[in-house]
Amino acid sequence: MEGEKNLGSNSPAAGSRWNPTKEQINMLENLYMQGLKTPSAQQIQQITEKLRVFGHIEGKNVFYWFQNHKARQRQKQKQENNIAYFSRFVHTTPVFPTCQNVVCSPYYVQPPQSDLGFYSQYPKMAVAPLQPGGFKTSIIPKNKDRIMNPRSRIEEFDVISNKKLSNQETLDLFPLHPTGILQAKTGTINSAENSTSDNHCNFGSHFYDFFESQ
Amino acid sequence: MEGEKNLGSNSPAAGSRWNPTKEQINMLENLYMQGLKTPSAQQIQQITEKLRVFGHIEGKNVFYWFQNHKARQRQKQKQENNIAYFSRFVHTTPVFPTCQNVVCSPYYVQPPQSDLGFYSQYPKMAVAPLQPGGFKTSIIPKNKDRIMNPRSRIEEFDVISNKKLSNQETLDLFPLHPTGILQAKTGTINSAENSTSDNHCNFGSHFYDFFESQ
DNA sequence: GCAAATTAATGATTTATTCAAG
DNA sequence: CTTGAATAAATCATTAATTTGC
Repeated sequence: MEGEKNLGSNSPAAGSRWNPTKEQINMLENLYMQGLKTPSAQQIQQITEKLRVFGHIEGKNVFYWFQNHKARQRQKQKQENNIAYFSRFVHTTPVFPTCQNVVCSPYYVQPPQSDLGFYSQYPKMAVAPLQPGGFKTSIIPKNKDRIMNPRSRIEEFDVISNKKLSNQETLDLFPLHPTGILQAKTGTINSAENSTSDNHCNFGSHFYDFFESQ
Repeated sequence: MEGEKNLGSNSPAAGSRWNPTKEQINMLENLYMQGLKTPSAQQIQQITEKLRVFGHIEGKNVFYWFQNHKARQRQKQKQENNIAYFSRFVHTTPVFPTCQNVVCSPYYVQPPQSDLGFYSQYPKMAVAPLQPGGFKTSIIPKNKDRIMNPRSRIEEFDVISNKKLSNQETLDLFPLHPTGILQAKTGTINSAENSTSDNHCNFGSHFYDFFESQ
């Protein structure tokens, strides 16, 4: 099964850039569609290790993937919103003609029990501004889509002050089942967490931690 | 004698943000002034460990410090450049012998220290609004200080075909002395002055690495 | 069919902006 | 107000698609 398709990404010291396999892309997209937009460092770690069975991959790849994917989904969305907006004048189509690629869950609803720990990132479907005023290039009034997101999570979980983030291990990153099985973590990964200091606190921050293993 | 400062940063689990000591700041600024603008992961590691003797510090602190310092130095510089630019019209040799009827010229050639307050409308020099990328409100034509190559130099030197100059290796970051002497760095960091070729070579991936120790 | 030449996608970096602690 | 921290936007750079002439 795993034999043939590793060509693209498995070149280890190939040098240049990561070339994700279909499976990797698939899983990443699934996670994204399930609401994971900005994974924490721990989450990235877990994802990375899960995806490694499909080929060479590093944490930074996962990190970048989410960054880029989020950004590009956003700009695509913006475009589509503009188009949708103008299309209203052409032929009156419903505001939500087809299921835009917004965020909404794909084909199947995920099993209720898993529900993916993380706060799914608000539905974000703020189409149709209806503002007769002056929009510039984007119809959407403000895409400050990060609004209350970033710091609030810190307070929510408050990782730094007392490493209570341990509860976070409930995030259950992989109820996902794209092709492979990859059952829940079963306490395998959690490599970095048990440590007392847990140092880095994942606090929204990604990367970094690493720098110092203390 | 250092009084209260040290405890500020030494508080390990204090929770919030890093509070650098004077020594730490000092050393960081020295490094910066010596030309180190964007340290690599390894460099950050080294710096961090060196600076730890003065108090609690993590790699991300060093990373952020350089990021912020570079950005804020840049914008300060930008301001100063604007001022310098205007000052050219105020005093010093006129580029245009006779005062054009356009803008300038109050009544007489102004005494050197008269400050002609507001920026009159200097030529404006076409701030190139096309690029969404940079340029905000600066006269300076954009110092893209990293300016690699507009796609053309590549062919010139043909770097791509083979890896990135991985020879980069480790530049011995620390001829620097904790006390602040920092004698010459022996041609590693090489002051970032002139010559575009200089520093941006140190990239070699910042942060990230860590995610996976591979 | 096939490579060279273009173009489109997208991985990887850097820069600008924002938020909030002190 | 200063500045550490974090994220988003812009940009660079490389790989995959694709076109094109043979």
